[in-house]
This record gives sequence, C-alpha cells and structure tokens, in this order.
Amino acid sequence: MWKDAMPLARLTEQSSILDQGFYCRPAVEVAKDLLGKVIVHARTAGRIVEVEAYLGVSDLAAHASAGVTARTRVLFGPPGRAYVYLIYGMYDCLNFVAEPDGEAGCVLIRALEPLCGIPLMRRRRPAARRPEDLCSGPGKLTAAMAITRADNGANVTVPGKFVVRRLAEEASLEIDTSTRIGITRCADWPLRFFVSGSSFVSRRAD
DNA sequence: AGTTCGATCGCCT
DNA sequence: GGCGATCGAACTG
Repeated sequence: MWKDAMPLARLTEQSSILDQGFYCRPAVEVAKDLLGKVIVHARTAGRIVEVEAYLGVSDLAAHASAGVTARTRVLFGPPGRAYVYLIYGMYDCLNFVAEPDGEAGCVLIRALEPLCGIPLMRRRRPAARRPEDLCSGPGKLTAAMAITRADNGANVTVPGKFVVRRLAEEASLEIDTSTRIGITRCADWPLRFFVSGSSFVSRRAD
C-alpha cells in the first residue's frame, strides 16, 4: 500500500507521448481513447480511468457555450492543450482540448489510477484514506499532481514536465457510459466514460 | 458595480 | 444525505 506501481523512468521508457493528431478529433472519440492513457506531471503519473466529453456552443453544460472569452479562449484554440479552471473557488479542474483549431471541445479528466509519485500525492492529500481515494475526482487528482491554473494552455504533445503517454503494452479495457456528473443543463447526455470495474473511479453509476 | 452560481470536496448528522 | 467553504466568470442593470 502507498507504493508506486512502477518507477517513472521505466514508464517513460516503455511509452510514447500522444501527438496533436490524437486530440484533433471529435471530443467524444478523444474522451473514450484517453481511458487507459497516462498523465505525467513533474514527478507524478496516473492512468486515466474516468472522463467526460464537453462539446461546442450547442452543449449548454460546456464553458465553450459562452463563446470565446478570456477564460474559454484555449478551448477554441489548437488541440492537445491543457484547459485548467477554478471551480467552486477552491479546486482546479483539468481538461484536454480536442477538435481542430477554431472548433471548441474538450475532455474533463475525472479520475486516475495513481502510478508514480504516490507518497508525494499522499502528502498533498492527507484526507485520502486509501490509494483509491487519491485521484478519484477532478479536484482530487489536480491537488495530488499539483496541476493548477498555471498549467492552463500548456502544450501536452511536446516533451516537458506535463505530457500524456501511451503504454507500449496497452491492456484492452471495457468502457461504461453514463450521464455527466454535477451539471444541470444537458443533464441527460451520455458523455461520461469510465473503465468498467475500476476501483479508482469517482462513482460506479449515475 | 452588484449578484448569482458553478464540470467539488470533506466533514457533519 | 446535507451543507459550508471560497472565488471569479458571466450576466444584469
């Protein structure tokens, strides 16, 4: 318990960075394909087990529905960038921008299976009682990995402190679908995707 | 310029 | 299951 699943050096060696083409597709496709991929931020890393897709101006639950503003500008820009915003005055939420440059769409990262830097994550989130609680929510995983609004706009397709990787040996996984959590508009749209049976997701059902 | 309310979390009952 | 914390973007006037 509370030990890393693998050393960061080995993870780096046995994986490759997702390129811009991966993100330059419809947000729903990118969302589903991000399951099983690994986010690396500085000394911490985790496997994505739960995401939600947010679409363009037609999706009233999406920030992009407000049009281009100072906050949403990155959503309308090139794919493969991080969109990080403050929610409820205290938590940062991480998204990756999808769709071609000029079109809005993104994927909210809702839960991770911690892989590297677990003791560090634990120090940042003392409230977590089990490793399963470390990154089981959008505000939890940013706290555990120290991802903040300073990372907003970061290009995660080029080598650096913040990237998303694909393992050379990717386990096949079954995907469950549900409605998105915590929203009121477009509440019945089935745009939440998570790894079936994972104990690291924020919730099992709606 | 003032108000509203949210893509949450953790503690309380 | 309920609620308070805490802040800034978006909307109203």
